[in-house]
Amino acid sequence: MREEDSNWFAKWEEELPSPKELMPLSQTLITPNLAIAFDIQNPNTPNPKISPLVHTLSSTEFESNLAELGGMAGSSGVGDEPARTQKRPRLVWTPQLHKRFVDAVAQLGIKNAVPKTIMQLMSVDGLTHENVASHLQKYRLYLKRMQGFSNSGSVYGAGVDPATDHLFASSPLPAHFLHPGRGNSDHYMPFVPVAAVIGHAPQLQQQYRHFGSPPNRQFEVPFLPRQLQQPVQRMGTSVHSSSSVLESATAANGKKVLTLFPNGDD
DNA sequence: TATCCAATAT
DNA sequence: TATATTGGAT
Repeated sequence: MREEDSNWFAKWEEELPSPKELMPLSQTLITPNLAIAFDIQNPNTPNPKISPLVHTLSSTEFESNLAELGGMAGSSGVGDEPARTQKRPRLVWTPQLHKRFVDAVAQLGIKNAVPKTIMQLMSVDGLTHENVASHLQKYRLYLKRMQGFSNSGSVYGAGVDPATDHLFASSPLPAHFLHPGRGNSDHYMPFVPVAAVIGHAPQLQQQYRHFGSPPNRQFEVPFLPRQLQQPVQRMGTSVHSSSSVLESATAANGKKVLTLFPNGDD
């Protein structure tokens, strides 16, 4: 019964397609004209020199992928609309993507964790400043609620709604969690267990399998944060690869969504 | 200009 | 519901 409670994380993690698996799919979906039509590239990405440790797609290749997505969004009836006015599909914050986000925040420290720097550190192509800003806003609210009762993983779900926090709860909290300026002395705790999420609504059945609905009981995150890297690695040394694979999907609604898969291993 | 934050829209 | 967008404030 409760085995699945402790396995849900591992389950969806296994289900996540690897970038390599997705690559051919994305490429198949691309039409060259759309690739040309959509020319968006992060204009203010300072182009960190990253050794392609994990090479999944060349930058040219996923520029094409991005192009396709933009093009498809307007392809129904809007044949000649300039790319800049086209709406991008909504970004889906997969647990992997969110984890990279959290990693970036953790490395930067609360102080420096602003959308611009986070976006740079994440180095996920296709991510926009607004994507990050919006997510960061939500994430901060989440952290704020968590801090109220941060310790044991079995407290009442005072501020946490399992129905809305499953994504955030799926990723370890940044070690410094809350400790803004403080001389910037990098006092990082060894690790911080994610405060448990407690549910009270028995019916958390969602259609989002990847997020995994947290059990309606108190549960503890079934893994230990193992990503404690050297505190505050400055950008430029060992950043994540900037590659990412993305996939466009169509929800039941007919709405397009954009899913970015950072290629780092998690 | 970039950011924050709340409200609102999709 | 999750994410995007907007607008006012700093």
